[in-house]
Amino acid sequence: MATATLQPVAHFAELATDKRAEKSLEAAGTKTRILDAAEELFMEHGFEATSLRLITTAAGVNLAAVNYHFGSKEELFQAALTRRLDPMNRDRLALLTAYEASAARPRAAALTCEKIISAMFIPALKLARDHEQGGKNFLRLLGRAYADPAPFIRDFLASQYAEMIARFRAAFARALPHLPREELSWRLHFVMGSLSYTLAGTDALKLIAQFHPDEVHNDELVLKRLAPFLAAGLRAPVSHEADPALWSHEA
Amino acid sequence: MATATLQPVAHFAELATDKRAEKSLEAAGTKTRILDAAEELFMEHGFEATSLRLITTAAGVNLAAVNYHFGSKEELFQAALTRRLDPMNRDRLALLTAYEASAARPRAAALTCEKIISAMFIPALKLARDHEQGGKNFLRLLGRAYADPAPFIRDFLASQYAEMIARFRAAFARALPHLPREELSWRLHFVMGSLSYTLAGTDALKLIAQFHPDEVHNDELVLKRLAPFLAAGLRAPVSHEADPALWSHEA
DNA sequence: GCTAGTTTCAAACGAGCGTTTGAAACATTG
DNA sequence: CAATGTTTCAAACGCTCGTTTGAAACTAGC
Repeated sequence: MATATLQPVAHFAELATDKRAEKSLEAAGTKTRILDAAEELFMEHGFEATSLRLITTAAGVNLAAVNYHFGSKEELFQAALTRRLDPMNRDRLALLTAYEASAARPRAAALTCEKIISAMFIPALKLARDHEQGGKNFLRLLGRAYADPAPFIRDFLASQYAEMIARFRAAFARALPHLPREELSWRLHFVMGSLSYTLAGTDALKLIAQFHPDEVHNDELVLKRLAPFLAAGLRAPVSHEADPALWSHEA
Repeated sequence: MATATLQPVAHFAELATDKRAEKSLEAAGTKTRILDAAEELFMEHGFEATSLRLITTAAGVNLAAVNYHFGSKEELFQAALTRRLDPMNRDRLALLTAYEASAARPRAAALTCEKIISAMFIPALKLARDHEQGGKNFLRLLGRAYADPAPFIRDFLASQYAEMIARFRAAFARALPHLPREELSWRLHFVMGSLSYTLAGTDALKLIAQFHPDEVHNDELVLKRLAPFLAAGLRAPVSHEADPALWSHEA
């Protein structure tokens, strides 16, 4: 009862903020500071292990500000994801559309796997570079969210990604016409696995440090190696029958 | 102070259990019931979101039993992982050794990537089949643990996997003699990514249900598709220079 | 300068957490 | 059967969590 009566206050406040936009810079400042801190801390500790007190302290705002501006911890998490995910996926679709348009020209070559993969990765790369301090944090947050079992996270990501995945699946299907749709579904799944694990992993940073200790942040290096790996996997011949060597328990 | 004085009690109890082994079946029953419940619930909700009260209730034991038998929640988590991880990695190493021995015979062919991959996957498959109700739960738990940021989980996994990874890296290096070590490190990383994501993913189950709604549990199907995908990626040619198509922002 | 709306703040709420305690129940051994 | 060691149990501990509250501090418009 008390829960229902107070919720509209925050909602009303958000609408007003949207309307006057630039006027309430103080509020936007608070909201942004919360989002920045949340992005960083969620990335570092995960959703469950990150408390609102940790976030608000890091952001230098009052504890109640989260519930006032976002409604709940879950909504804050979704807001932190949406803020960067929305533009990134829009960029991905736009880039794919541009590639497809130029592949459709009279004597142009068909779209390759590498090109499609690059349409997925370049916007992610751009994101990592644009917000110099927050971009890479977000990629790690996103990669972690992919593996999170919480239903509200899975549902949120599924809805955010539905359109993008469908478009890219169709593009891959055109680039790999001989590949059965079922096989393509599986391989897209493996691609997303390698991608999300690489983005989320602490291990990726260790690998970079091992071979390039001087360059601290080099996402291009990662993706330049990931893209050929994935493209080769996508183009692998389909095995129509079980490989006996794979299932025999003796050498 | 009070913390230090009481800890030895549980440790002593565990030593006694190890000594008399089969005699204290009641204790083993409690311990096993806790591990079974923990495995299932950790898998479903993750480490942070799973409370000891949830676990002990599901196991039908007293709340204090966890701290008595395992010492802490963290140690329970590690015990749940070790129980299945230890034998699985031992099997992996044994299988690889067997493969290498038969590849070393006078006129035998060298070890292929698929063969090495199969040495990693067959033990995982065997585990999923052996404990019919708990095996697949464990694979999902393991896949999730891979992506968990908690330091005690990462450190634990790193130590558990160190030997296995080193042996398999060496095997892959022999199978791919032209591949630079740095490139191999990256590709092994991608392989572990696809693997762990596939094992952990709820999406994998959805994919299976989509095309094979009648076969509820079919891990062979997953691995039969994953192995060729990964082998092809591992054998992909190395790009010694940046692919311009990948980094130009225009089509 | 008063009023109405918006945002911040310190403080508290109730609930759930991991862990500890000391006694009761059980088992084993001399 | 008494003694000893092991395991269970109900209850509580101290703490942190997400959320709520009501008043104070702002920021307009009249």
